[in-house]
Amino acid sequence: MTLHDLARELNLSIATISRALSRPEDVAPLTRQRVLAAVHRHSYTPNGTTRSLRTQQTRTIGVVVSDIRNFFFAAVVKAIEDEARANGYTVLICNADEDSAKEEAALQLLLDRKVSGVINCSTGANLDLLRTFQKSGAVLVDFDRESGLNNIDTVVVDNRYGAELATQHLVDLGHRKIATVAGPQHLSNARGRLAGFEDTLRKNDIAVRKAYVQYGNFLQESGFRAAQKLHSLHHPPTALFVANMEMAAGVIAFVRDNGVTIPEEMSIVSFDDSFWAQYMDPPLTVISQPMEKMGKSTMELLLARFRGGKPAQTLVFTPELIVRRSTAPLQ
Amino acid sequence: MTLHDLARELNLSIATISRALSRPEDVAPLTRQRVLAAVHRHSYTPNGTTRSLRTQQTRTIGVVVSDIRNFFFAAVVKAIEDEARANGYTVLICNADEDSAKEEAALQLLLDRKVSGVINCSTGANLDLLRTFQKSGAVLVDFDRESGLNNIDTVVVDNRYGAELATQHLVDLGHRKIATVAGPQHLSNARGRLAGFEDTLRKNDIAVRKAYVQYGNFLQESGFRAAQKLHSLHHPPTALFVANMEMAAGVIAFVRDNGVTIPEEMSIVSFDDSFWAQYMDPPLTVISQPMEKMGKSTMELLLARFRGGKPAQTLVFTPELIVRRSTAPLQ
DNA sequence: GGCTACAATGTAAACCTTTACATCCGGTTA
DNA sequence: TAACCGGATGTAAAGGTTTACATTGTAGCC
Repeated sequence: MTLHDLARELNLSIATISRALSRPEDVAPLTRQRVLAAVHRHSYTPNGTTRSLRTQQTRTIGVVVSDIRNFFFAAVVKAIEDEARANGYTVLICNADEDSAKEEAALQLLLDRKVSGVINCSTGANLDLLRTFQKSGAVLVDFDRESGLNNIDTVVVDNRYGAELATQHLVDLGHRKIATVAGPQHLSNARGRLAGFEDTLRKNDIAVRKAYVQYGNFLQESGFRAAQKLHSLHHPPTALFVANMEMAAGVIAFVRDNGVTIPEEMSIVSFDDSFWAQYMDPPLTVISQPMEKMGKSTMELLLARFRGGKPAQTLVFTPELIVRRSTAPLQ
Repeated sequence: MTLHDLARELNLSIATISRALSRPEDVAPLTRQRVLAAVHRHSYTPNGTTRSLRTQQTRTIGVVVSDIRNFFFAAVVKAIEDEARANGYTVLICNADEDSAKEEAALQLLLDRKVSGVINCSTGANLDLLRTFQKSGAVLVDFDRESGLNNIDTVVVDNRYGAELATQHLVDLGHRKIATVAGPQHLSNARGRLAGFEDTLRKNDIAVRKAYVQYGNFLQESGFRAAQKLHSLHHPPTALFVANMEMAAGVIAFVRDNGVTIPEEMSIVSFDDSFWAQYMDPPLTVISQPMEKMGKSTMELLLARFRGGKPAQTLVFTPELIVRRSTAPLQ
């Protein structure tokens, strides 16, 4: 069922049908009624694909995240989608699995689809492709991590400050032997978190021991391995700042298997607050990001850009320390 | 940059350019080279929107879930997306929030977009709209719950069996005072889980007490309230089967606040296995669904249907009991 | 009554691709 | 040499909308 079919049936031109649907005021009330009735009768829906072709805008935005199963991304994407839908936009979600090849494929797909905008949690690679995007007229937003492009809209949390909050909390509890499981250093957020950690130690006149800085890939298993290494140290740390929740889960898995008690023998604070953190054993002290607000703001930023004007801006959100039971004073 | 622009630049017709890209064999090698060079030079990408219009297929499939933040859906969607992408399809994800109005809006959007297929976690409403979909030629799959349409592809877990597994496990541990927090009964999966629970009790000659059947809405807070009610009973249950993880979280929140110990005073088994269940306090005994396999199979089913033939089929997956530490013998 | 003005509707082009069919041309075959 | 063939390319239509512009008809005005 197309405009054509309706036009023939009602003995009107396709233009009138189209107008009856999109500009009610431009059409005689009676005509409008007839059109609406027919539309309903045949449950006609305009072909969005064709409309996009004609109007030269898809009203679609692409979101590239590393893994939607990660609660942080799920929550953000949910917020983005809600805001997008409320404004007549559709979102296309792609998982890049922290893999630059998959990210490239995802971006290529979004390019094909001629999306109006892209929210990208960049791996830091694919700069050329991102530039192509910008040239194509799509609005690009760096989310959570910086791609390295300059003069680009960016929405991030203050990673450094979050890490400071976490580390200072451990220091305040009397810990000196404080380690970290850092994220992959090619990601800007991981770098920020590590920098905040090291800064805070130095500010408190605590030396940053190399062995106390373990690197993971933001995935659970790497947290497990990092905990293993730290545990085998001659002087194992008494406190630990983990750069994200998944790795924190890995740490906890190891620690539990090896009879280390939290927080008595080891305090743990993690970046990211999953819905589940409060139900964990023990409930996890975390650095929480305002996920809903970040998602919503990102979409608002995008919408503002579609309306035009305004130079690129950077939104930095402030994370928050939520103290639960995985951290305690040094015994 | 369009085919036209390239054609003019290379002094070829748009047909040749198009062919050079999509049917390399139909074009002289040299010509092909020239085209590819130009394409690369301008980083031209064919307009997928237009292609869809012309070929009359969007190669897009829509997925309507209740909430992507729910780990079960996130995991399933991830699997679907991976499989879809591997086959040149794109997925559009919509959150319906277990709300039939939002579901309707989502379906309408997918209808507009002329998606090739829809994977729907139905609220049970919007039957008419779903029928419209079928008429439109899109392939429809019921996922996780049955919409009520007949002769439709369906992918579900054996809810009844899962509930039996859970309940029998509790019976085997010596419990007699066994309650359940059931899901909303307009959803087929919730009905199956309740039926399995009641059947198993009867099979074991345990009467099903009305007060021991509490109803929730699959969200955390309703689990909290249900636990509250059960706790206030003259004879509180010693064991509890919760119909999904989110409600289980609510139960645990209540139980912990009120000093009930798990599993000593109350054993808990929940449907769904989130990544976090093993890290919970205590690690949760669950009925686990093969999420990846379900997602992948659903997409495969869809792809098979696109290739044509085959009548609608129903895939029933078998869930599994994973015993952790939230269940223990009756003291 | 004849004119303007405006409301309602119609006409047709454009958006960009794919593809059936037509054309052209050099080479092979009888 | 005529006829044919096949490879390479071109022509043009189609897909379903939106929208600028054209047309029609009618009410209002002097």
